[in-house]
Amino acid sequence: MPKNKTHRLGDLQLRIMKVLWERREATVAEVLDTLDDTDKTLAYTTIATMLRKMEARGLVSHRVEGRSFIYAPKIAAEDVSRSMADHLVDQLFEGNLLDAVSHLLTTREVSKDELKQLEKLIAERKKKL
Amino acid sequence: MPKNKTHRLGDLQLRIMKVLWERREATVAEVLDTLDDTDKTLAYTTIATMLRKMEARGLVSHRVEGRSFIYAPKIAAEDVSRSMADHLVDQLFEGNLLDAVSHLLTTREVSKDELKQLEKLIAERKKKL
DNA sequence: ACAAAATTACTACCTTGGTAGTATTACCTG
DNA sequence: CAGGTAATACTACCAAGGTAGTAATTTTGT
Repeated sequence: MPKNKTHRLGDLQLRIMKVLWERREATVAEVLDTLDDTDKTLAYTTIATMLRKMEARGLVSHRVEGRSFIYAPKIAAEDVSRSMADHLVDQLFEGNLLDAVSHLLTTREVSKDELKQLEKLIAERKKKL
Repeated sequence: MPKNKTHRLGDLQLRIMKVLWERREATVAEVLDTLDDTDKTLAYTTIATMLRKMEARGLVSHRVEGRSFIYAPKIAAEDVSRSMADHLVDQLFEGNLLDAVSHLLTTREVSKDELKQLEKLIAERKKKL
């Protein structure tokens, strides 16, 4: 049974997932610590509630250790990235990859070095056809 | 006063905006017709309500003609695309354009012809530096 | 002239994401 | 053992997106 669900996460949910993907698993306190490092302070219970909601959604699972829940991701970072990126490309550019990349290239700052790397990327991709 | 608001539209909102961008302006009925062409049927009042909400948010404006409201976009397609694409790249790839494009290239089907066009795109971009 | 169609206004509801307070419980520390 | 601390559970709210019904009004077709 392949789970081809399309994953659409909110901002906070994604930030939490990133912590879990990076650490492979984490308690509420650990997630909170990691997020507070980079962002404005959230309440402990905010993370706890969010994680519970996410578990109900099937995004994460938990095991119990002592009195603590240790959460782990149930979906792969790749799947989420693909879902979300695909959705955006479909939405904004009718699924046209060229349009999407072109848009990124023209609206964002791109260094000469980045362009070079892009060329390399494309060359490699070409070989694999 | 440049309004640098970040635009994050829902799916339906974006579909409505696309109609308005294309036709430059439209009535509720026209939007509904256009959407029903491609998608599952929505109620007339759904579009009307959505447009009213969108006007409250400053996404569209309307003028009155006879008994009808004629809606027009108040924000440019470009601005919305940029906002949403930027947000996704920032969210998913920490703002790294290369990662984003790389991801698109590896997770999606890309034809040889598309790759060729991409190369052209990059070459042009290079010239402009 | 009168019924049918169209149009906006208002209201309502559901879902999801986000945020957090309060309650309860369990645990540790002096 | 008492009191603070940490953890989860429960509850509550708010906002936004989405969906649509009903009411009031106007227009129009026959």
